[in-house]
Amino acid sequence: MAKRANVADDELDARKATILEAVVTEHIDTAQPVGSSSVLQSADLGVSPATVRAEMVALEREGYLVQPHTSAGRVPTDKGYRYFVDHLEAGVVGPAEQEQIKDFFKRVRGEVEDVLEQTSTLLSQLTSYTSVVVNSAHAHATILSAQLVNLDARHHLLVTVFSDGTVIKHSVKASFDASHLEVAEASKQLNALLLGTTLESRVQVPSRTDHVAKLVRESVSVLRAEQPAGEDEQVFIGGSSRVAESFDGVETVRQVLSILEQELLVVSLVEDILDRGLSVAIGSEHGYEPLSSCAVIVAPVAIDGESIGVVGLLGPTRMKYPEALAAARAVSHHLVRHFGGEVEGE
Amino acid sequence: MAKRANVADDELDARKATILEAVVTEHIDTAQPVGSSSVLQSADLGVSPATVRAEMVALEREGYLVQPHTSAGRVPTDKGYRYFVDHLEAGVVGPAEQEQIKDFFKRVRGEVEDVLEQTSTLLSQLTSYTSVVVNSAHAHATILSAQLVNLDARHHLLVTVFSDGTVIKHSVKASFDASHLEVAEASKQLNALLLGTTLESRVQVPSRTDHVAKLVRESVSVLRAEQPAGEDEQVFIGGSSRVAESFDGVETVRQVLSILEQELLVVSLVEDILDRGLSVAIGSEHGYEPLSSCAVIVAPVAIDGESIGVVGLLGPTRMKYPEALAAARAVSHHLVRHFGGEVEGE
DNA sequence: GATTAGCACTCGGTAGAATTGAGTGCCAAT
DNA sequence: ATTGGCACTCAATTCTACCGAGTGCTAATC
Repeated sequence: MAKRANVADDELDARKATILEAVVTEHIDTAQPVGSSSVLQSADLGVSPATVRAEMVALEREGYLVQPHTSAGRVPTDKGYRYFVDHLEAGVVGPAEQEQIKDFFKRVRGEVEDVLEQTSTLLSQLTSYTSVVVNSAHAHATILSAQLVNLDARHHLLVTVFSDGTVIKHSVKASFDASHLEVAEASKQLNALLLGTTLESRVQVPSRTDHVAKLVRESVSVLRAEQPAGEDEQVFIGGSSRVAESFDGVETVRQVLSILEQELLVVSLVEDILDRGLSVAIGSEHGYEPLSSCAVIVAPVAIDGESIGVVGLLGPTRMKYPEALAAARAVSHHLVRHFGGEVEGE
Repeated sequence: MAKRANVADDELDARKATILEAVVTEHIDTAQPVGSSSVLQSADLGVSPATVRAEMVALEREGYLVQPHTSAGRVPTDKGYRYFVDHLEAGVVGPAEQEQIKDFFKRVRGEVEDVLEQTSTLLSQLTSYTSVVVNSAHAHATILSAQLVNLDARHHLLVTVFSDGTVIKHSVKASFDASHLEVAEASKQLNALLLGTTLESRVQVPSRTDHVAKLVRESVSVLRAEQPAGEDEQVFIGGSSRVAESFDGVETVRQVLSILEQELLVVSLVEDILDRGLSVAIGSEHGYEPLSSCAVIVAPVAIDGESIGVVGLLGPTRMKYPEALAAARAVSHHLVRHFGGEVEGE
């Protein structure tokens, strides 16, 4: 609740900070502009409203607050929120939520994808915001198995299993009819060829021109084609209906939803925030104008310093930062335990 | 545009039908209650407003129309819409859309899942409604390959390839440490055991108690566990942001979105409509109250009488039925060609 | 010099009254 | 059976008044 003054270029004196904090908290709570008197109710500075007003004028001049119109209270700007979150003491998740999370991870079963999908729903329920869970690229995962299965004479399926448990399939179309035997042989060679390699490593493909070699070559090239776009991340979005609660303008809702539909965009948004070393991006801080009334919280999911994914939350700029941050972190933490524990220990 | 009178228990005389049709069309267009005069503008019966009013009173008594309040025009009831769609001549998709669809299917590449995902987006763009594409259960698909890959000593991955190109993975956890050789042997046995069977057929599992047999048994049982819930359908939802355009109440939007989040529910909704032999379900016709202001259009995707999926559209009850129906059917048709052609011919 | 009490002022929001007008229902005439 | 005519209804719109939360300013105070 109190804020620590770490030395930075622009730092507010204690009273201004308290006032700003009060305005932010109050506005998050009520969605209404906050006046000098309500500030005094929540934060007991031994001061008169007039003084608070003077301070608020200053805060407005410095860009932390705005007035929707003359004779209204103040509303935080993005900068105001930013100051607020930067000076936030680490929040904690309530005991009930704590319990819910534990319970969830105790009960949850099934494949990674299912777990993440459900995790996303959990996070959304915990916070009542829309949640995003990204399963990061497995670029460094090694190939445990590569198998070519033929569907019919010319259509085959390359099924690749990675060390992180991912399974990927690729259609391989041949320009000739291959016999079962040829496909089986190609499958065997592929497996030998790719075993232990990653998508990044170079492999020596046979240059012969027989059917088997052709199949092998075609398969490898299809597999390689994976790389370019950030296509290999999986995204799970939970509670998109929360968008309708978080924003009032129908048009805003539409825009936000429409962005959530583009998974690639969501991934890059979230990873961009992480890359910039942030845990929250407020309003215009992420580059997407349609999201200018949104805040995005991210928490990396990393095992041994290796990022395996991201969990995120998307809400209005006036979202409940302490709780949401805490929830995201807690869930991220449990994910690490869940998967870290599963792969190494147990 | 004109409606055919097929003999049914309740059938309207020509004039009532024309009036009803005019009201529906007009209201779909304007979202406003329709009065007697606007009816006369769009449908030129050689009659005075008073007569139309009298007819509308009758239509209201029979449950096809309602007045939002005295002294307002009429709005169609679900029954009104129902009559409208039942007497609809098959619509056609515009040439531009026709082109767009053709173009799409010419360009589209990649795995079934990707194609369906994109198809869903296409359909949504074509109609400006939210679209649903369901990839039906592959219960009868035979197993082409089953392979056990070990991740570590106790964790294995059962990768099953079906004749329809589906690949499914299952985690198999053992209570003992298995050697690579044992896993490889189990994999070989599994493949032999399951090859050519379906998820429904019974197989003879070994009753021995050695590691290999245990692995095989465990794997088979994990695979069998698939069956119960309708879990094995895949759902692709496109243009969920359209929901925000289609309904005005924020609460309605939230409810609809919240239903779309539950994929299982969407599947059963859509399949239920199909099972009842309908192509449109209006308002209360499908059992879900939260969707009472929605209409759902469905079109089966079937190859040789065998259903391989469903495409659907979800919009407000006052949706553009002719266009939407036509679009859904056209897309379904192209899907059949696309996959039918790919698997059998070519 | 900072603080504050006091006060005039602004302006969104609400409430009520008046008005409008689209659309009805009914009835007597055709 | 149809229709012109007419009185009536009621949501929506506009206008007015006004309230009150909240401000900014200034002159007095600590």
